[in-house]
Amino acid sequence: MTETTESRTRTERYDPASIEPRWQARWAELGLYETDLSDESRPKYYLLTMYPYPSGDLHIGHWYIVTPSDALARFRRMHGYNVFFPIGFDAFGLPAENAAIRNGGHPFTWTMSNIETMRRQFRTMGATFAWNAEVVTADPTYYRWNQWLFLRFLEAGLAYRALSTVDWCPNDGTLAREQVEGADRHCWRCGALVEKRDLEQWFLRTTRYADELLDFSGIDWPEPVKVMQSNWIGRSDGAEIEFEVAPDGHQPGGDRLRVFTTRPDTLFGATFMVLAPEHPLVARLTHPERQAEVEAYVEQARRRTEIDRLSTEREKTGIALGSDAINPVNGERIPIFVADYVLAGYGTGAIMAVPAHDERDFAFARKFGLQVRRVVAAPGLDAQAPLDSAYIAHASDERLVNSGRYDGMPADEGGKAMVAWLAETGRAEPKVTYRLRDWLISRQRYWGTPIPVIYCERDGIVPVPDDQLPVLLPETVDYAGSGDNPLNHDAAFLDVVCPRCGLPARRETDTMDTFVDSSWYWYRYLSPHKADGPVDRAMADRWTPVDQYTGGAEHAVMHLLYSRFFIKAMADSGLIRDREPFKRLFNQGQILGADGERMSKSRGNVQDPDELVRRYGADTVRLFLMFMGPWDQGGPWSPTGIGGVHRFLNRVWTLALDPHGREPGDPDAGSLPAGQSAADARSAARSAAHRTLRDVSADYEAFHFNTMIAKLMELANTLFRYRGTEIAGAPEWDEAIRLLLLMLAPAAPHISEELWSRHLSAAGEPWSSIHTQAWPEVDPIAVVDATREIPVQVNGKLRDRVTVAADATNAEIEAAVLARERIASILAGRTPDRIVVAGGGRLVNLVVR
RNA sequence: GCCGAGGUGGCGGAAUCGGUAGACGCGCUAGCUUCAGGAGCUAGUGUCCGCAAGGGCGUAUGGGUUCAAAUCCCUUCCUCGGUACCA
Repeated sequence: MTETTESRTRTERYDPASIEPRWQARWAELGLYETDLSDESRPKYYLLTMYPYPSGDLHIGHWYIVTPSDALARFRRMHGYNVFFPIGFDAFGLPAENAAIRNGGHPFTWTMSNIETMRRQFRTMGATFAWNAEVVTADPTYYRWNQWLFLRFLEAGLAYRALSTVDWCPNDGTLAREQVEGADRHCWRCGALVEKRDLEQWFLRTTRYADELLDFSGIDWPEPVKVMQSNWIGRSDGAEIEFEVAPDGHQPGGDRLRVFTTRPDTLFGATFMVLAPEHPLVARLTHPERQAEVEAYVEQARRRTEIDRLSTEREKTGIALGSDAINPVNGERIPIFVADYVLAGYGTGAIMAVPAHDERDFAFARKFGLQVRRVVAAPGLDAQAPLDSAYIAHASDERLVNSGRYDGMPADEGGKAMVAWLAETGRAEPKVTYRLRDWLISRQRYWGTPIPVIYCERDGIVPVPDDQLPVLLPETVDYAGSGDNPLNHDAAFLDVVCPRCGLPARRETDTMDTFVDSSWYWYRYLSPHKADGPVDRAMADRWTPVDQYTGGAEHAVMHLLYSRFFIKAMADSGLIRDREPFKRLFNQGQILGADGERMSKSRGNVQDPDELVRRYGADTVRLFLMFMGPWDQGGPWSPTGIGGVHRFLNRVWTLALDPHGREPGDPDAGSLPAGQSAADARSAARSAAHRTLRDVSADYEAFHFNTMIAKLMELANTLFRYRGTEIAGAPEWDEAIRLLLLMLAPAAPHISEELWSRHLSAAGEPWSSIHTQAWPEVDPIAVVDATREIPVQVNGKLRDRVTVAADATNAEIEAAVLARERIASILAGRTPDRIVVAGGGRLVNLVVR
């Protein structure tokens, strides 16, 4: 027997290159992963991974995203679920267009060739995607339904047109943020300085759902994402208050300035006002001698980014307009400023400034020497004492001071009273505002879904009738070396007749934000070829919401919030049942280049997975990506250590195929550990396997793939020590090997399938794929310990360990500890002041003086 | 700036209902073995003192709570993601 196994090891090395393609072909042949969506005999499990953008930078990051998801799909199948694990491609977007502008060619060609490469890579990694459900968003059979949904939203009053500012290059038109470069903000392509321009654009009314979007009940999402979305929506409860402009020598006064404040209680402390540079009354309230200065300031502010403007670190800037307003509660004249730290898009675009109680207002008042008046103070505080910083704290026992007849009132109550009083004369009202803005979906670009609208001189905005959808992108596109939207120059696309009156009209040339595509794509997976509607309602009702969604944390606010909005809007249009898209969410980390930057061709830090697969095989690469760290962490790419994972698979190979072999080099090879009987060894092997099964099952459930693999390695190491001994090949050994293969199957599907099939044939059993086996059950008897070892501390420092019966009581543990010689010598005659037996006997701490 | 996450050996990381810090792997050191390969096996490996037994120190920083802190609280520093036209 020894001879035959030795000759087998000689000829049979673990050769992934011969195993992997064979099994991939076999699985495809068996249709193992083409989900039968109508099968109701098993519980459904919709596992969704964020569909990739087919960038030109195909790299190991795509494997990192997909590998654990695929393992999870396989794991769930082994638990008896009918798993639907589809894939598609987010095929519209800027990079394809940038490539076309730079290098010529068509964005379609570029995108489709990238998709081809990605399909091939996903196949070589053994990913079990339901390819028959694939969706490519740039295909008219998909984007047609974007257009159709847009029209439904238009009917529902959820889509509207309004002015919005874009970054504008005189040569290349609208620029994305990433196309604006440098501190001087110049165009990526031509270098011209970027301007702001206001354009009529399309919005979706996300704010209609602001409150519902704040409600996360019924979905199991990571806390940080919920917090980020809540902050992004930014609900503020406060009041809108009207200030009147005071008359002076240059204007008659009487204009009304509305401000929003969350702190109406501080009204008496409002010692100046600030308007956003874009505020419509700025020009009118500016005194003639200040006009030039103010205009220059407004122009300069418009060039700044919002991030820059909101920085509390940057020194405050601003200019007094020369006009005053009247504080409605005390009749004081207060100066009006324009400053860029006030944004036109939030609240009313104007604020009452209360420097005593707002950090930004305080900084501004400091710089411009404005009055700071404290109006809220804790009892007993000197209300007149000067402040050296804004006083923000808002404790419940604070009282109003310097606030006329409201003095002494609790701050909250006083604020409400002031609003109620002003409301009597229509000068205030309670108000809720949100930081969330409506979703600007217009893009002045070619490579996206055309917005299905026609402009007619007579009929105005006319929706394209449903039966004329899709509005197709023209097949030929001429960028003419410019970044400007080529649709603007395409007469065949532009010139249409009005569907209402038949007169010549012009087609909308804006296309949709690609986040529209990604806001409902998983519904389309359920019926990708359906020709008479976007969603198969019966399928959707059966399969949604998605049970588990996985994707990068960089999508925490935008994609994941837009999707929630979209599904609510679709539900309200009667198209679907659910109001939430994803029941559970997991955010995986991102693989960066070795330099710690995002992987991209231009940075030259892209790791090609093909090269690693050629060298080690797909299973090793899959395992390594799962092993390198927690999945939610990501981090810089380094192949250091991939050899260790490969070695592990080699050991599994050897264990399964050559249990009786002995390694030269080990002095103890072939003999059981000292003092261990064969019976002990058999039960130790079995116990190790079942403990591993218990822990590995929990790790899969918790997405702890790195520790899951570490535990499989430990089990393999344990079994390896028994290789060549008398227990190798015993029933317990065989059971352990089978468990090891089953546990490994979701993560390393090819090698486990290969070894499984050999194990079955060696045992004379008929073949059936390891991936259709049931996940094994832990034998509770096998994992029980007779004794346990307890660490003993003296004054918190580890000094000894004591072994007690597994069911020892605290008193028995104490007695065992005090009986230890080592402990006695450390105590040196002292009696412990206290003996802590912690955590149900997990640890003992003796406290001495 | 703001919102969110994170910082542990030479390296990736493990341990977070407060209870043995460093599992597993890489690298390194020594030995063995050999089908001499980009092999395999065994043992050791946080750091300092020590022949050893053993002890001191140690989880970005400084403080606090506790019998006990990588874990909880406060301070500071650094890194990453998002910041509404990258996806």
